[in-house]
Amino acid sequence: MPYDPSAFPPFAVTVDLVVLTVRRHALCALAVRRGEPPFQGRWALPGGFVRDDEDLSQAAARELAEETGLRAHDPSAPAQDNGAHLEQLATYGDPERDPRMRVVSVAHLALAPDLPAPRAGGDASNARWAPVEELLQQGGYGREGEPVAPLAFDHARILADGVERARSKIEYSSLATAFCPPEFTVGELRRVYEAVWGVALDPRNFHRKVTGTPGFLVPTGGTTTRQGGRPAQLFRAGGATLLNPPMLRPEV
Amino acid sequence: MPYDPSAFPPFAVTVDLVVLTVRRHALCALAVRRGEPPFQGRWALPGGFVRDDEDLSQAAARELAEETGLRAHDPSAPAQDNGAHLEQLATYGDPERDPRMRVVSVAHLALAPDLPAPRAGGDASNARWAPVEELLQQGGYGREGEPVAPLAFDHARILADGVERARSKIEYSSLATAFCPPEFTVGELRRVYEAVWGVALDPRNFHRKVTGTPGFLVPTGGTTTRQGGRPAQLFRAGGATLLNPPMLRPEV
DNA sequence: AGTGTTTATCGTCAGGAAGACGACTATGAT
DNA sequence: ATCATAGTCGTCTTCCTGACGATAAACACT
Repeated sequence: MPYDPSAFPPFAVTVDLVVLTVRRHALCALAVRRGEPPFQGRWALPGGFVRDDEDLSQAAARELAEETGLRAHDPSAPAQDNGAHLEQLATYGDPERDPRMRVVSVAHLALAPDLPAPRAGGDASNARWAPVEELLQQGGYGREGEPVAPLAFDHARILADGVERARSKIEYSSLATAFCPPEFTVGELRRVYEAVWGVALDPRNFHRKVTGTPGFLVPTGGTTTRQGGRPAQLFRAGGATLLNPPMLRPEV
Repeated sequence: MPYDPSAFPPFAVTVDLVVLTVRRHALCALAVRRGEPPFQGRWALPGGFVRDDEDLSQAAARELAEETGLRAHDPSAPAQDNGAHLEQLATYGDPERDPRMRVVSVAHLALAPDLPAPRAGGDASNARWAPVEELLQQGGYGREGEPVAPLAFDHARILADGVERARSKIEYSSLATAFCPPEFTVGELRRVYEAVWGVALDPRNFHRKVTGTPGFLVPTGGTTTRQGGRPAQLFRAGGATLLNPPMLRPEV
């Protein structure tokens, strides 16, 4: 194939973000309301065009900062600095996915601790944290009984892929700590697993597992009683990124 | 961001293929020689532009067929039809990755049984199966002592990512059977794991593991003595795609 | 002060899976 | 006949998990 600029079709390239967090025991994703057609007024994943001089991960980090104020956590950075975990998820390029033109979207997955209200260009009503369950039930009804339109474009598919990635990745990595503040208790970490997987875990076995895995958790010395009950030890995420043997997700 | 065709920069979108197979106890990848600048004469991964009306996976399947004659294995197809396994790997979009223009490449990973010689536009000298170890040792020397130039573009990085994906994925899935012919023995499957991981596995424990995992292997009734020694039972890949518990990769 | 509730943490026990390795079987090669 | 090669079946120990009892330390009541 000789080099000929007219020999290939031009594409628009965007990044879309699946930003997940755990709020009130539920796995939630960031959704923004579309201000213009197509899908005007519908909820969608945050995202935008990749600029001319940007790498894909830079574009994703920029969009994440614009939508949430979060700094992306550079994978090569030393320790937890309250930045969000950010990784590439997958790329979606169906010719019909955007009715306006040919758009290829490189989806990224971000995991963040529970945050205050989101902001989308300063307008709070155009951005929200919604339980992924609610966003994924296409054409169903929300908690107040109001009808819920499915996400714009192929964003339901992207969100589902991102959720599945997060669910499987916390099995064999220490990624669940990305949902936690810099210091957290074993119980808080367990509630992250329970929210992401949607199951109940035995507190005693969970405690044995995470405290017994070298490099997973580092005690900070402090204790807290945030959750009521006996004070719990505080931990930071340890350096280990891979969990071996993995945390087992209970059968359905 | 209002819709304005001049508001976003145009990109070229390509697919690149990491095609892996196991030959003579070594994990090998398909490499093609570049016929024109940049990197003229250097080895590269096969790939090409995505067409205007094609999905990304269609483009990858088309390139795979053009380079190897393999049909891609439709994930929804019933059983092993000697087609190759094909899945999306990751997307690479560094602004500097192609000196000619802004190119975003959606890399795919293909796993195939051992094949006859490759063909690249009918010219055998411009395509070959090379051990991944050899392709990845940047600026080293090949088996005959000749100097080896690193792969073109960022293809060494892409190949490394593909190899790592394959290595980790055969742990918890039945994907290793994609390297095998339709009927194979337990020993042949073990040699696949050994080649991909670069380790020796205990034949007895391996046999117990794979034959004891329900749905992984289905005996066909036949036996063979391809490898010398006592005749071995022949198996097909069973319907199970997930291995639970996984096959454990030995420590380094 | 006592009682109940909540959460954290330690311990025990049985079952399952994996690593190490012995033993036996069925071929072809010498 | 003997050896080398590969496949297959067992055994034993060790590690990990799931199930669950028990204790500890806080708070909210009465």
